[in-house]
Amino acid sequence: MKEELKLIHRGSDELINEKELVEKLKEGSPLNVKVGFDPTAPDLHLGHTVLINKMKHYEDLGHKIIFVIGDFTGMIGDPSGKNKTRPPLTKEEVLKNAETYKKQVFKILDPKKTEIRFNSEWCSALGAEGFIELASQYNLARMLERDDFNKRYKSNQSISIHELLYPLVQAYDSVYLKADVELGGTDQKFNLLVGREIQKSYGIDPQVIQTVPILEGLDGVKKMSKSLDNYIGIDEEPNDMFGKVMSISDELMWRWFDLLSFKSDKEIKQLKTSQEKGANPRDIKIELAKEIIARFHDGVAADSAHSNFVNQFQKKQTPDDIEEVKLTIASSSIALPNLLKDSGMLKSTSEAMRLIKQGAVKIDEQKIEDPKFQVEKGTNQTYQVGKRNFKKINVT
RNA sequence: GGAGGGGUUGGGGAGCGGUCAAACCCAGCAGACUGUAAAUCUGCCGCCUCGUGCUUCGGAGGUUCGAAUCCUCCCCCCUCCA
Repeated sequence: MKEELKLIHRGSDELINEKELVEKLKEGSPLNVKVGFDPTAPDLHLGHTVLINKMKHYEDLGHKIIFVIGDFTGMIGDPSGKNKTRPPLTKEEVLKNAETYKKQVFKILDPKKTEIRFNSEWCSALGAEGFIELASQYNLARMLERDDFNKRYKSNQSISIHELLYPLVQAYDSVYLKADVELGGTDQKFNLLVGREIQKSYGIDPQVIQTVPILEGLDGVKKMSKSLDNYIGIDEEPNDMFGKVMSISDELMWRWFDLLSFKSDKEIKQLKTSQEKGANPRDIKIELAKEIIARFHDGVAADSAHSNFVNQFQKKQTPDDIEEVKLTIASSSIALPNLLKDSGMLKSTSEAMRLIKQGAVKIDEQKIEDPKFQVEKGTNQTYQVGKRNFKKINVT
């Protein structure tokens, strides 16, 4: 039990409350651990995996994970998405997104131990009457305690009625599924708490809720998100993942160790000590990068991403796996800026001009600084823009 | 329904008749440096046929030698009153 709780606590923000959890665990049977996901954003990144890792902890302890895809709640729209009216997803889109979820999530979780459910299954059956009954279980005053609603209310910003329904429907999922535990990000705390309340009023043993911290993105300050473009997607190429992990600050690295690594606390502590004793943080960061890549790809990919990184950035060699492109031109030669644009390396000739003037462009390792440089038909050379943009272009 | 405020280049946000491709900050990109794609410094940061070139400031017209800046209509957002 002690070990069990230790694992549950790891990388956790709040657990409400531990006493109830212990009671539930004492009963001995596997707990229903529910986690809800929005069907609109199936591209998972490392930030999401903090939660998924927590799910895995429960799974490893023998509990049942219920992965709820909020296709019904998705239609209502998440209150956090301010004034964007989200187009309702079609059945096909939801199913497609669900497939993507499965593919990504099962890189961490065990498909045999995870149940995937769509909340339209029981929410659609609720009907208008059921809905009103559900709504009668909660009150506006409590709803307005929620921080974001509260702020909007006080500053006279609009709060649509349907936004108030969102936490209720999510709570109803817990009622229907008889969830013992619900997991979510800290931003979900309120919704999770409503789940407890509503379960009580339906005469069900209230769920324990556990929140996990929001992971900071590559910048180390803001939360990791796709819209801020400070994320590492779990489907990304090993080389990209490696580079991105290496680009984070030394400070953020430790945060990521805590939230993303499967290493034991003891191992992480040892790494910290080694840094204090003078080890190069870069090498510790390499450990982290390799672990992450191994999880979403495999160990071989992790090693090759590592050696590519060393060759490309530390030794400044050109990588071996450069993309080859064929470019057909009308006349006997083409101006370099146009070639860079037409081959897709850069998005405009203006940008190409600038970069050439700045000395960022090389052809076969040779720096070109003349913006009017012409490339002859029939050549097949390696082009480099900046440090990481390489292409082999065959001009015909 | 009524009264105001506002929509500017990725984001924030100046400009309010010419000197505006449009201050400044952030993000981004490049170069230098380094322990890394950290930090720091420097430069860039609409498009092209690279020129006293072209197209931009919610949309459409208009005034003017000249408009992001003034006028008219329209669209959208916000606040207050009902």
